[in-house]
Amino acid sequence: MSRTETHRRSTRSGRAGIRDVAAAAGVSITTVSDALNGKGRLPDATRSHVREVAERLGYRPSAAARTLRTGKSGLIGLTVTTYGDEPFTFTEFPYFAEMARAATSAALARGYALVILPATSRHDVWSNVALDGTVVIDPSDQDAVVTELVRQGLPVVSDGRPAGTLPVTAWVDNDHEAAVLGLLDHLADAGARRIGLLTGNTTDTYTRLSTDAYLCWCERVGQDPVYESYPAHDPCAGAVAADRLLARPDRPDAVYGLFDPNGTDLLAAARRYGLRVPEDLLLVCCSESTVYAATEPPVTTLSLKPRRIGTAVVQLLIDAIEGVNPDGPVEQVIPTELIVRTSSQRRPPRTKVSPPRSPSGD
Amino acid sequence: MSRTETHRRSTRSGRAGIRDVAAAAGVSITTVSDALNGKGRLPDATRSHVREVAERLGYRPSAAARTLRTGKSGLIGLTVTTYGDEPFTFTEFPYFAEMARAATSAALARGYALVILPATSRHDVWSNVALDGTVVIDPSDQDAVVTELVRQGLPVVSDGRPAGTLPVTAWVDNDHEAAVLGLLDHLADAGARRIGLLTGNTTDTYTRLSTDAYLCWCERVGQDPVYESYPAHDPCAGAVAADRLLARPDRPDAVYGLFDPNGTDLLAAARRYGLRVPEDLLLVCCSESTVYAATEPPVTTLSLKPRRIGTAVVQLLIDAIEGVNPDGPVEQVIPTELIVRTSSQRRPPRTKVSPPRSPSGD
DNA sequence: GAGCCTTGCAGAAACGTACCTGTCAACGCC
DNA sequence: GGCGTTGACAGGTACGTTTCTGCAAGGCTC
Repeated sequence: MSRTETHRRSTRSGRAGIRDVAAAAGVSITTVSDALNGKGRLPDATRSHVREVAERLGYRPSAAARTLRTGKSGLIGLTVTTYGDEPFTFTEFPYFAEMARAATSAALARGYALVILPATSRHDVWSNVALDGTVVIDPSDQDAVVTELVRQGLPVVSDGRPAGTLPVTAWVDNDHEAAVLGLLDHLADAGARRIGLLTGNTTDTYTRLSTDAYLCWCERVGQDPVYESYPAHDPCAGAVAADRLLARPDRPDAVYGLFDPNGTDLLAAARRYGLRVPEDLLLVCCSESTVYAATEPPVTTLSLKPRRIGTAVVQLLIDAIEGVNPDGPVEQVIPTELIVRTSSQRRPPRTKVSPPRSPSGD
Repeated sequence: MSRTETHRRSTRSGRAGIRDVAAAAGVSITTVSDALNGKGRLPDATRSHVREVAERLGYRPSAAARTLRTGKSGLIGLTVTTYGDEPFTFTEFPYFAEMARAATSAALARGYALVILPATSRHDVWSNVALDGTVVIDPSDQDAVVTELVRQGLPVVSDGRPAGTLPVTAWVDNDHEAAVLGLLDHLADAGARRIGLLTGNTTDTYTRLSTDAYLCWCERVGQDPVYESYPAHDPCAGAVAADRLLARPDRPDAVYGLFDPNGTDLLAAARRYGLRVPEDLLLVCCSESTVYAATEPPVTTLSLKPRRIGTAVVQLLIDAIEGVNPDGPVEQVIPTELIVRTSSQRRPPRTKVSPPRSPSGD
């Protein structure tokens, strides 16, 4: 052993390698690998002996070497498309945060970890990490990141149905159209005569589908659409737009806010105009935040169930990575939940003269 | 080339490797590596030729192989200590979310990516990913994760000063004592006679330091401490505790809420008891949420500046990874910011008979 | 006892990169 | 013309695993 030093000692790199364990246990490298990974045909005595020696040496297998050899890293990319300057907005809305949390938990349960990556397609950052697959939240129309990843043969699962011909492996989404229609019906049932919409001017699928559903509903019931949109990346613009909406001559008597902070903004705007909620103004907001349970009054919210979505996305992705035939379809629709609170309920209906959906001029 | 097939063609693994680029460009592997990494002594002609061929083949270097060879993965772990069952709570409070976002951005700017990992010390998940270092949010007293990582020789930087003898490489924190004292003074200046505290019963350093500062302040001004604590992992417990606090016989005329959702809970509780804010009850809450700007009334908040903390933590960690001598100290204190809103201001002070800090029995 | 299967393990070839150590030509210089 | 120098590249090894293949010994059947 003192000859050509063909067996490197652990003194070299500091950390003990599989060779050191093999030498210390008096077995071959193969045996160590098999013993620790539960493979091969080894008697329990050898297996436990090797494990004990490995434990004693504090052996930790090199993730890089394993990844290189097996081609699997156990890492999943997580990306959310952004619109502003900041590379990451995944904390902007509780929706993203909750979804990311659920995804992380689900991945962990199956032995994977999540890597947060920017939505830009800069090779230098994306190719610097060995990914087994990627979760993309709200991919844009011709998402460069998705295209690149798919070209590399990596599975990509998106939160939000892909627009156009985006070649994702699978996707999960809500039925936004049904959610909006149901919610508008709910407001109409509560006595709303003219329902307004507050929305960001982003071009993502969620916004488009929801807005379309609103317009469609308006046409069906014969109401003129009354909505305000604002640049979603500007944190102050929402409050301004809420003000604008309530200042209109054709002021709505009910409003649906498409984005998370719209609820508090609308509440504040209503106070400024002396409008009582829900007596003068019915309110519903799409949000995952719990603050709406404690506002004055509590605000009805539409939950998109980000936890279920995050979990589903990761399950589909890992199934694709591991080649498991998904038992369900690769397109999964998660139901939404309308959490009805005071802001959308009128105890004594103000008017019962006509069914709420009938067009009645003013 | 048809002999022993010693040059594997790219048809093998699907993706083009550095060998394929070398063959296509008619140069050696070394030359390709040098050309792409900007090393070696190569004429610009060769360099650009190699780059062009690599681009044409869609060559992406294998992150796993590079990591194995260089020992650097460009990955940074991110962990937040949790108390409940869920493995991840990083989205629970806007603080964590904002901090994580800032950390991710800062890491990206220096060519690193963040991996979200659980605070459990299960080897199988931690050793499955090659990390260059780790950010730990709120490490516990004898944090097993930190100990293990340091034992492996990895740099660890914590958000929150380490308790006991925890061997972190560096840490970043606020001066919680100064923040609480300043805020209590602010409330006293606004006319508070008896300031209460609402807090979770967690054992982390933030809670302990803040509570200690509160008790210390009480002693200094001669006020009996009046506080309620509740299990922080229970999402409903906060509202109950807020109710309890305002139902006490020695009801405070000002309250500081240590955790993020306390503000809305206290506001709701005050409404239930018919207390006007700020006339009957002054309110301050430690929070990063923007909803407090639009509540009725707007609530004064203490911001811990999570963005600055997240950025600082990552800078310190990457400095340690790259062996840069940090120009600043390895212990960095970030100032807090008190965002004063209506809830802690009394326009016409109700009483001016005695200086606010004087002990006055009842 | 020859063939065959099973058990228990060892050898060695990859995985794809980075980098150290040459080699070879050209060049200037005395 | 010998010699150091420099530019421009090629060869080969190592990073630490996993896993395919091989091989010897023992037990079984006929």
